[in-house]
Amino acid sequence: MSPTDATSLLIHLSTRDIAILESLRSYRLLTTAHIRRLHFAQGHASLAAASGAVMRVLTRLETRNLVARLARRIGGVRAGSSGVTWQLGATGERLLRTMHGEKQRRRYVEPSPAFAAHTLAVADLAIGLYELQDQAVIEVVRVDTEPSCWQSFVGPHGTFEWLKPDLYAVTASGDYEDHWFFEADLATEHPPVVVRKAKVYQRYAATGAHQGRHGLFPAVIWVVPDTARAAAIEAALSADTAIQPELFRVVTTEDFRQLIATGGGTSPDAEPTAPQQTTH
DNA sequence: CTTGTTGGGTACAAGCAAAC
DNA sequence: GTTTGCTTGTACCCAACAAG
Repeated sequence: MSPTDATSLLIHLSTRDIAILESLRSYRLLTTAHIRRLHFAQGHASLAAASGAVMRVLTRLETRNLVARLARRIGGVRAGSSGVTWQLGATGERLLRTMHGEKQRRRYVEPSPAFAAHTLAVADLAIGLYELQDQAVIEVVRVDTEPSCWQSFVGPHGTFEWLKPDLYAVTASGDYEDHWFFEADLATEHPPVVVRKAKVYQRYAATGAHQGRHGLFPAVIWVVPDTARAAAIEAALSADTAIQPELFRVVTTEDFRQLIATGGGTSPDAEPTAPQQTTH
């Protein structure tokens, strides 16, 4: 895409259009509902009105090849007609690449259902954070998606390693900042794989690199679909004597918001007070 | 003024799942 | 198996706005 193409395109795009494209760049895949929650949450008379608006905008962007819908429906999570999953279209990818001054083309091919489901689960966590911010429960200081949240480090035996969290976030409530690594678990991985990943977190924590930069090590949160899966992961972690249990927390998607709201992402020694009982 | 584009609101159909 | 409830997507209406 030449710069003139990009600018002629930009004239026809609102700041909200650009914001939608940027979201798709960050999260790779988003459902229509995700985009509504992110960009059509305010200023609409009803949920139905917002839903209509977001579909109109997305279909308009689709005709310009800025966004594209996945052929495969990712369903089963909610009742209702199966939703559309969106990703950047070829033109949208070129436009954002030009805007960000990048040379490397990112390919947006049809992902596998398993990859798509996981990607959407990660996006759901991040959007949940922003919604808590809208409700004035917390303040979102920072959200890093893949691959910018990846951390390289040198392990105990001099080996070069990558820590690849699904999401890194810093939130604030009151005077306290909470730092988080999130793993969106869909109960597709065997517990030993989870334990192995937990040990990567431990090796990264042992380098002290993150603590040196931020003064604390983030809480590592596995967000799982149900209590049975939570029990399975907790059992696998506690069964391994090499695991430091204080680094890790396992919550269901249902309890995710409560955990974020009450905090706990601070390192253990920075935890200011005992959790307070709050009623709603 | 006419026309086309964009986006908001509402009604309704389609589709799924839990409840009956 | 049927009903009920919920959610999503589409069709149609309207208003605001810009370009010609």
